[in-house]
Amino acid sequence: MPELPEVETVRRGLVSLVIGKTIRRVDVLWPKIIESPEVDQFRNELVGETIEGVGRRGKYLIFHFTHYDMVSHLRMEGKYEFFPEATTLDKHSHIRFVFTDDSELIYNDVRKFGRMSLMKKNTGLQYKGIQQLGPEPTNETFDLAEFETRLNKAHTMIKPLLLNQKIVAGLGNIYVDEVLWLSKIHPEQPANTLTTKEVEILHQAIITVINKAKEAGGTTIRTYLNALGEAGHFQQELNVYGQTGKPCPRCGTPIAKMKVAQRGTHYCPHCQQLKR
DNA sequence: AATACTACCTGCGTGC
DNA sequence: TGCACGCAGGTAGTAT
Repeated sequence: MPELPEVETVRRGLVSLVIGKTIRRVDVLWPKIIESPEVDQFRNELVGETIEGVGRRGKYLIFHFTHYDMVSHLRMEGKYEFFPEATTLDKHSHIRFVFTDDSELIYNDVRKFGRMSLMKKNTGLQYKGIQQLGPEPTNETFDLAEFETRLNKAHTMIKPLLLNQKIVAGLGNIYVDEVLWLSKIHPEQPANTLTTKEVEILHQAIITVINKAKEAGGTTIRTYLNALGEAGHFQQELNVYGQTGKPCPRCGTPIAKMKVAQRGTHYCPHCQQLKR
């Protein structure tokens, strides 16, 4: 479930449910999810630790414990589920944090792509994947001039460039399609061929779409019971993603779908034309 | 250095 | 019903 708005929704859910909880035991059922340290050390170091806060950078969650930071990425299908009392694990539950009051936080991930790393306190932001991130897509942090410079230097198609988290953090397959539709830019348009005006529109569209999705609690596509952050309703506001064949809300032309850089890509063939 | 492709996993829908 | 194949909200590693 993870683009920036969904991860932010999960973060808020975690803040409301697990702040102040102290870990009694950690169970690791799929060791590959723990990047570092070694699984036994990961489990042992967390015993007795209290969750003091939960932050986010791009699509990464950062749990702030008494003596550690824990960086967690949900990748494609990772979910956190909170249970007030002891519960049974299902086949896709891979990590279980048991708290001293018998409540549990369970990490569930059908495809097992998610990753967690335990780091020294206050060093979560130094995690390699986080260090490489571009700015958060907000008015305060996302600089237009810098964005334009980066786009002007890139010869690649705009969609894969925006999916690369180094230019701006947080966009994924849904929001890139939505942003490009809003900006009337073809997903395969080479980045360095965009006009100054187009870059400006794109920059603002990124901020606007992410903000609206955050406010909506993200997009919920396939439904999962109990997962944190499943209250999202941005799916009602999608203009192109998953709307193949439906009329473009702007011009009525049927929304088309194609492959761009191996990813399913939705766009309006009339509003978003490839230019040269 | 920038860009392209693939591996990592499982489940679901489609078509034969 | 069985099976092969393509597809799914992401990223890191490898190759060019």
